[in-house]
Amino acid sequence: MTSALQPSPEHARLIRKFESVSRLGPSDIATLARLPLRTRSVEAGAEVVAQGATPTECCFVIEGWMCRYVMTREGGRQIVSFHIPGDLPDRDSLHLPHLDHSISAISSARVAFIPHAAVSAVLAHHPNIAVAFWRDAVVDAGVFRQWLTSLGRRDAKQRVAHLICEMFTRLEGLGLADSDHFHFPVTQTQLGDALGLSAVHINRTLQDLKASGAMSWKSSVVTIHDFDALRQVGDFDPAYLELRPMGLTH
Amino acid sequence: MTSALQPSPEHARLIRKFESVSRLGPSDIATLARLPLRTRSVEAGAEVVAQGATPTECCFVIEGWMCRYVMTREGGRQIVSFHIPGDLPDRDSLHLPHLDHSISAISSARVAFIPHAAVSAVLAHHPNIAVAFWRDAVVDAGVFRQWLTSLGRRDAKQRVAHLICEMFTRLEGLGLADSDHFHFPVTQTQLGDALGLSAVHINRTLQDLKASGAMSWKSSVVTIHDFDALRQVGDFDPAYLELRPMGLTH
DNA sequence: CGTCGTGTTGAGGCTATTCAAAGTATGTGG
DNA sequence: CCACATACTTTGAATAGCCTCAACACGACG
Repeated sequence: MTSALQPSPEHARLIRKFESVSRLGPSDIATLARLPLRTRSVEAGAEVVAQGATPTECCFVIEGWMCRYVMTREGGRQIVSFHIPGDLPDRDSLHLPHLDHSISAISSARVAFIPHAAVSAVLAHHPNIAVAFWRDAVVDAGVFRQWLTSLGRRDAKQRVAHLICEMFTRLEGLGLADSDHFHFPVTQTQLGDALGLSAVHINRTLQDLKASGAMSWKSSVVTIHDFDALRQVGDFDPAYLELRPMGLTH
Repeated sequence: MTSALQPSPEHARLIRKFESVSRLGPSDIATLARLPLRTRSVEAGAEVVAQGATPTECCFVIEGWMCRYVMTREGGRQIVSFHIPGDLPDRDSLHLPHLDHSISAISSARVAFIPHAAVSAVLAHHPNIAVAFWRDAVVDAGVFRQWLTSLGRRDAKQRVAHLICEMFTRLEGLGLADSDHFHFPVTQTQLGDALGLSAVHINRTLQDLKASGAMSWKSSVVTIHDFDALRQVGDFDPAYLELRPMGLTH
């Protein structure tokens, strides 16, 4: 079948993502390549799924960066995750009646929507894909734990360094980073909302990190000069990202 | 079959937990009642599963409280979750080669271990249980998001109030809380490790909360005098705990 | 009866915050 | 191509929230 041999670029992104967390067989890949995708372009800052909504589709990132966030009663905003191409920011909506958070585009982005029914059908009949789905969710949980650790027990410099290391490593795992730099379309205000800090303090902390020589950041491009130093500063251990796919069950 | 009609108290706890997140049919319940459990008592503070371990069983809480935590390089400890009877603190170990966190008993506790193979077999053949398993994981993720929001964007008083509300609501959902009070065997130091605060500051914050009249805390028992006030202070909305079980698929 | 874990209180200091303002890109319309 | 608007970054000063250190109180327990 032609579609199995030549998946669309969108499907290829999805397949690549699943292959980064779990091993898939040819029939799994062919199945993923046939998933119905409705693609859409969204501009920077646009809300794609609102808190409280009850989606009937899963959203998946093709291009650009997205984030999930929770608003507090007082208007504070906490970004709880960043999402890069291949990610399924609302994978949980499949098992949750209404979302407890919103999903927005950070940069201008292209996203695809897959009907819940299609996802459920694939999961029910393809155990390897179901395992990949599980592993993706479990890695996400590990990311949450690390973010919690950062917000609870790491200071500003460590938090920023840890996040830079995490995003660089995740992008690398999907083939989306160059050897020493990557596109980071996040404003300092958004960075503050993710790391539980004010934009002002993010700014000073970044200058501090730049002065140390481990990294630089100019017009949305982060360049890593000394990853090991950054790793050290941020207390970063990539183990939780589980970049080695586990074996097939079938 | 007798075991299906009269599940052991341990199995009853597990069944009750799954029923609190998802609807189960009689055959699902009978299946859960037959799961092989190896029970064990652990004393307060004991580590049950160590960071980096590769468990071959899932651990489940029968009695007492447990927690998961991550240590930073500098020796800081971040508690990332509390677990009460019915919870499966290392449910993720089923899909994760090695744990990125440790699991300890907070109070003296009784836990049971279920071999991964037994869990996998049940999930593969009982779609309703698989859905319950998913929903449990998804609710956990919601709890993580709320904790992140607390650590990132709520002050000390709000964090404590939010946690008290959350634990009270979770215990109630499992029938483990009385109308206005519950057993809370967590020290102020542990509370600090969970909320990203020092024990000293937790102490002052608690006094502040007690003075407001919304709650009191004496010898491991928290009494809620005005839940609504506490909910207000902590910006707590129970929606993320998803206490209404969703329907059957079969 | 002393010890250990936990809770309580005080003083001083540091981190990160808020508010305010100015500087710098980037994009837009004339 | 310039003038302007908008968004983002940078800087300074004053302050609040939380931390650390240190000491003491209290109850449980051997």
